[in-house]
Amino acid sequence: MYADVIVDIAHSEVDKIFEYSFESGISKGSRVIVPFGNKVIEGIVMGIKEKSEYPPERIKRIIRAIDDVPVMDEEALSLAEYVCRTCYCTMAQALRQFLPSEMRKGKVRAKNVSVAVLNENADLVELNLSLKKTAVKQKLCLDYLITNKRALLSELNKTFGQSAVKALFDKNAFNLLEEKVVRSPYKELEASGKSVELTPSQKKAVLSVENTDKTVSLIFGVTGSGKTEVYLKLISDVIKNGKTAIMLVPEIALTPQMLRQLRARFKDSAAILHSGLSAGERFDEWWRIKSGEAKIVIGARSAIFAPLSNIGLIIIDEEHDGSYSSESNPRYNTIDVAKFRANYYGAKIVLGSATPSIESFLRCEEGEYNLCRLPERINKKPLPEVEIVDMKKEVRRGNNTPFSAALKEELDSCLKKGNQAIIFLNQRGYSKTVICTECGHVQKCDSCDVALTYHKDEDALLCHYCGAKYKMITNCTECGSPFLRYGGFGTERVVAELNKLFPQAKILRMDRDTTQSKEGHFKILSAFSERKADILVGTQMIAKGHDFPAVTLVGILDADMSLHFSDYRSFERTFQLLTQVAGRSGRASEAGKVVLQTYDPDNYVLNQAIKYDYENFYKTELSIRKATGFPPFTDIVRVLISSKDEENGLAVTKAIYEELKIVFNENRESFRFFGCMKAPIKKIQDKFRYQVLMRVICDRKDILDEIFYKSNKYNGRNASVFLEVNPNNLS
DNA sequence: AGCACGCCGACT
DNA sequence: GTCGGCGTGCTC
Repeated sequence: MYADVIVDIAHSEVDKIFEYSFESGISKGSRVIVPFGNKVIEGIVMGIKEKSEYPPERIKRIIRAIDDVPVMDEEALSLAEYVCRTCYCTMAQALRQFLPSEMRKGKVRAKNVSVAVLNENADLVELNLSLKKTAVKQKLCLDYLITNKRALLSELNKTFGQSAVKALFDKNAFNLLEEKVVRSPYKELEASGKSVELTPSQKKAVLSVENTDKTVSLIFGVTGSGKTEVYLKLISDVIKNGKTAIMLVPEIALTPQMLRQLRARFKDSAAILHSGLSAGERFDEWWRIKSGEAKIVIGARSAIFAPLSNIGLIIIDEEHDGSYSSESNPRYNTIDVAKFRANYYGAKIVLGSATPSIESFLRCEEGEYNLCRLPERINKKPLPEVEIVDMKKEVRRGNNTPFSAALKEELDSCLKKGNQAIIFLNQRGYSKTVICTECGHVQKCDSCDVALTYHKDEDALLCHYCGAKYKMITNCTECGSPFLRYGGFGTERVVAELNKLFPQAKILRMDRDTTQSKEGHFKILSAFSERKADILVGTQMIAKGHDFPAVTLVGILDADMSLHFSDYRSFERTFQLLTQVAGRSGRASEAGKVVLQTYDPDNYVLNQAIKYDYENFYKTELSIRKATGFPPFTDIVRVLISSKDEENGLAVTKAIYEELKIVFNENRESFRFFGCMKAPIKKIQDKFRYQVLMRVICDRKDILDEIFYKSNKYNGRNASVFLEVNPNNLS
């Protein structure tokens, strides 16, 4: 028998089927160990056949199957093929999505523990009496076992000492058993969630989703309108019908609170899958899902590839969120993957958002998606009042802190009332840049064309692109001057400033740097919701979905930071972000307040965001997109070329440009833009970056395929070339 | 992606 | 004369 194998090497030159022979014990979808060149590597069996065309003397044998059962089912294999074809990545890259990364190298396994079980057949009384008086530890240990019947060997060793335990074992007092333990994440998380009666509009939404003949429903509901209750009801109905469900949230940090509610209703049927788990936990959860024990999966983006079968429902909460598009290969879009899976199993998809993506809302208008509205907040509280503060005036007044007078006042009264506040700023670190006041030189990364961020905690300059860490300087590296200035504020610096202003207040910071540890998100959020702090300062990650009843003030320090990115989606993102952050305030009894600081107070996006007027914003934005030829009316296609050698990169770029120009000339009517340039960040990790940028009207997959085919030929040793369609950012 | 094989510069 | 640079080809 022969097997078609994809080897686990993510490179386009080995991105093809390799044939191996085997006798038995291998099926389609199995993971296998195979000899490859002079190495031994892992692969996935894509198919089985009786005959091979390949010269028999060159065919090698599969060494062995890795698991007892095939890890990939029929659906997973075809989904991998779909991802590979639509994301222009290699098959190996597509296949990797389906297994926790720790499983690949074979490092994680099922965990066994030794359990000591009291030997009831032995004459224990006799044994007890036979023990010498001095054998105190043995006596204690035996007593313990007699009362408890069983215990973990490791625990016994710890409490009574290895030698005593060993002696008892030799006297046949207990037997040892190997038992599998399930490493369950968030064990200490208590299930909570009162079953509440759905409001009429929630009921209507549930019925609408269940009765529509459309695959995708969009639940458009303001923050605090009770989307979660709708999701839970939909999941429980699907489970009742013997099907399974996936529930996605945009942030790992949001998974525990969701898991808590799912456990309250579905106990161990709920599994969690995200990269924040330990290797063992991820392994065990994955197998719990694979084996059918867990029927509901909650997780961030990657959980869309959970090994469930018979899916009945896929929920994507905060569907507009950028985290649903993968930024590295394979650059898949979660909603597209969800559609594939839903299609395969005849499942329904539910998208939820207070600020739907322009594309999703357009699809509702066009009738492809079923639109359900949840028009009011569950507690009937009005959305918080927003005050726009002009920071230009503050600067003119000589205020060089990150807080306007208005925000300071609000913070003061908020704290005096014993309420909590959230300060939002999308910049981690202490200062965004370090600038020399003599020569104006900005410290840059050696390997990347970006400014370094100063991190005071580590007293180091960090590159946010390649992760390089440099010792903090005392003198300008250009002119030697000791007069350095911190440019811009990051979360660390904001915390420092707040400490000066409100020395009595307890402040928590939440950003990528403070959430590195295991369950780091969870710890900070729990501490804040248990009111162990008065102010929470954070980046993006505090904006999403958390419910803190005692928060009555939200400060947005730099509302326009995301506005001035040269990205067609920056307005959309700003609108979403502001609405989201503002939604954190005043969720319970007391009315909330939002202070929004900006250098551009008349900007229409900000002014629409503070009115929570999504639909007007949508109309304006859509007409701009249409007029200028941007998504969702076109696909932005970027061929990114990077090379260690500047000249070589440029030469490859030119060659690709010339070749694609032919495609452009033959299909001018389908192009809205065609150009070739240096990438906005000219160098990352010592690789020079160039791009050919295009906007092609939608539904011309044939053109995209041709672009990929023509440019991918140049992907080789001294230049890497890859294609992106509608990337999240164009740096 | 790795690794082996293969052709041109600075060393004992 | 060799040791070793990394440019190209191959992996069922």
